[in-house]
Amino acid sequence: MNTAKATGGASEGAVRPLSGFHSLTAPDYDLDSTLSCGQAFRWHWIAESQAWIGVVGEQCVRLQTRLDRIEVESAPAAEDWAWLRRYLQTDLHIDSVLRSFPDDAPMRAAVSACRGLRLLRQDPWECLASFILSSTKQIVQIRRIIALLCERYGKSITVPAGWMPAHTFPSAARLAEVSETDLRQCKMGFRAKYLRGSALRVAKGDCELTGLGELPTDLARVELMRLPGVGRKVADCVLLFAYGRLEAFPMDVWMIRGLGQLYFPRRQVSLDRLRRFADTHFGPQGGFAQQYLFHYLRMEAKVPKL
DNA sequence: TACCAGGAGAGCG
DNA sequence: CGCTCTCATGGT
Repeated sequence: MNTAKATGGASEGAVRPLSGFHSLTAPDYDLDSTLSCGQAFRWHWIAESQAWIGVVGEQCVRLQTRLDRIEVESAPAAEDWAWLRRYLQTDLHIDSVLRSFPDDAPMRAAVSACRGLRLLRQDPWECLASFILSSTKQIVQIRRIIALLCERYGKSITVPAGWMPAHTFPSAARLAEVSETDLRQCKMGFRAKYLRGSALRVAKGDCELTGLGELPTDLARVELMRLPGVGRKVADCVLLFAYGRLEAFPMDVWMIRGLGQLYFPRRQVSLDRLRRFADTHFGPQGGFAQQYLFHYLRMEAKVPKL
């Protein structure tokens, strides 16, 4: 199971980095859509090896799709792999989710564009910080900001030879001790004040991210929105991508335009009305439908793949 | 050049 | 409450 092997070149007396291999059962799983759809910002597509490389917690992970499985190499080697199955949500059967979607033309088009897309289960702090940094930024820029942040303030991960240098996502406590000026050097602009403010409060225990998992969605949303830089949309992203609250339906510019275009082609609909439409129309797993629509809209717009 | 980007918050009437 | 403006920075 945890077949660890030494990788890396025959270099001078340095300790050889160990990586572990594993294989996950993942039927009807669209890894490409899942990792490129804009819910997580740290995955890189390596064309030469046809693989995705990213960081999950303290592990640097390389993923490849083979038939109905996902082949994994992880550094350092892992004892068990429950953390990765949880992150990728490979045990979730997508059929019942897809069946819960409304049977209309836009939804059918979205599902056929990325059938097998999963919602990840991300670390709450990383997800929260990432979406604080996302406001009025294009996804390519968000990725760049987060890469700089991790490079400068995350912990270095020892990886096999030939892999890109990898870093963990910096903790709230770590970022709380970074000045706003230094944060701005990561190209995040006015978001630096928000990120620092939220890091301070999370590090102080003023907002218990772990405890939010115990609260009903409405109360958890209220708590998240008490943090600086966290409004309704960012809170919903965190609820959906980190806490698995499938009823959360993030309303961003893509969805406002897309829902208007797809469902109300010839009249102007207010944001509040659009939100109520989404709540009733897409059902208790509306967040899943939202991500399918979001990815579908971005693909239609020919947004460059990562 | 002008406009926009997975928004939020403050300042208005 | 609902509207408008600003906030950095980079891409098209």
